[in-house]
Formats: sequence, C-alpha cells, structure tokens
Amino acid sequence: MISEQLTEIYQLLIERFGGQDWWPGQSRIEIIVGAILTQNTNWTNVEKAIANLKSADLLDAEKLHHLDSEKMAALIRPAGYYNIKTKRLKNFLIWLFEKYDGQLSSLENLSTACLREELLAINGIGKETADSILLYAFEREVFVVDTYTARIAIRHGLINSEADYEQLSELFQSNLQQDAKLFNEFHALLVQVGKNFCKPKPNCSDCPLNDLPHNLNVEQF
DNA sequence: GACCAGGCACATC
DNA sequence: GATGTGCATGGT
Repeated sequence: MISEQLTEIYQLLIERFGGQDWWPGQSRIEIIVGAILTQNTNWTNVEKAIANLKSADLLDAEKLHHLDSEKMAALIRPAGYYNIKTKRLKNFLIWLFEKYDGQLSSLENLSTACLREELLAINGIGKETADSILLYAFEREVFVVDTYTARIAIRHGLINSEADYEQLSELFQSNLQQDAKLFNEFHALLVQVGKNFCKPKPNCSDCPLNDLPHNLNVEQF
C-alpha cells in the first residue's frame, strides 16, 4: 500500500529531476563536514565554507583536527552558526582521533547500529546528521529524514502530522527495498521537491507530485 | 525588510 | 515530556 505510493513518488521524481548523484562532495571528510555545516542552512552557503577550506588545503581530517578553532570559525563563517559549528566539527574530530586514531576507514568495521550510536553520542551530531553520514559517507542502508522529507510525507498523507523522526524514517525504510543507492537517490530527490516546491508556504504549481493525493490543510512548517 | 535554509542542544516549565 | 530559544550568514 504505502510501498506502491512510495514507488510512484520515486518514479515521478526520477522522471522529472533525473539521478541526483549525491552527496555533492568527493571525499568522506567533505561529506561529513558538509553534513554538519548544512544543519539548518542553505547548501549554497555551505558550499562557500567548503570552498574556503579547500582553498586553504584544509579539507582533511588531520589538518582540521589541528586547525585553530578561531581560524576554522573564520573559514566556515559563510555557513552561519560558525562558532557552534566549529565546536561540532571539533567534537567529531576529537572523537575520531581519540577513539579511531583519525582513521575514517576504521569506521567501516563497525555495524550500522553501532556506528549510529557512536555518532549520536557526539555533541552536535543529531539523527539527521548521523544518518546523512551513515548513508552518504558509508553507504549504509539508512533513510535520511529532513524537514523536506517530513513536510512532503505529511502533506501527501503518507503519515500523520505528529510523526517523529523514527516514525518517518521507518515509513521509508520499511516500505522500500533495502538499497543504499535507492535511499540515496530518494532522499536527494525529496530535497529537490522541498527546495523548489514544498516550502513552508507551498508553491504547488508545476510540482511533480501534483497528481498525488495531498492534504495541505495541515499547519505550515 | 521579511522570510527561509538539507538541526541541535539546552533551559525552563 | 513538551515547548521555547539561541545560534548567523546569505539568497530571494
């Protein structure tokens, strides 16, 4: 039932937008840095911050770990919340170096559940950030839920408006084929819909999901 | 100038 | 346990 609806949504989106080829970052560390910097922030601002780190040749776990916090804050300034994000990046790096000798490849050996638990224990890494890292940096079969995902699922009546993160994640994860590549594309496509149409004040004209049932009489968020 | 953006932690009730 | 608030830049 739900799985058919999800399949229909996926088909509509892939036809309209094509493959998204996410995450928009080449290396693991770039994906992780991006995942933290994009918290409640427009991606174009994150790109500026990442470009600054690249220009300074600092997009490297070891270099970032040893980088002075004030310098890091200055470089990531365009991404907003730069002081808190500096702490969050440092928290991740401290964990990585103290527990895994700075080796991201060491994390490959952990089970998905174990790695998720460890990431969530880091101050500044919440569910979405942890799941983005799991899916996009480590290709684990985890469905990422963000504001757009919630908004689209609720407005189209796939789930009740009170649903929390775990329920939303479960909605997709248990009704789709367990395939990291599919989860990757699907989430990226939902972000496209969110950015272009499913905003707090929805702009439904020309939305590829127009033909689906929907209920916009829910509180805007 | 208002609104929005690929959250999260913490304080307070 | 639910609700409110701070964090901040930059595009539309």
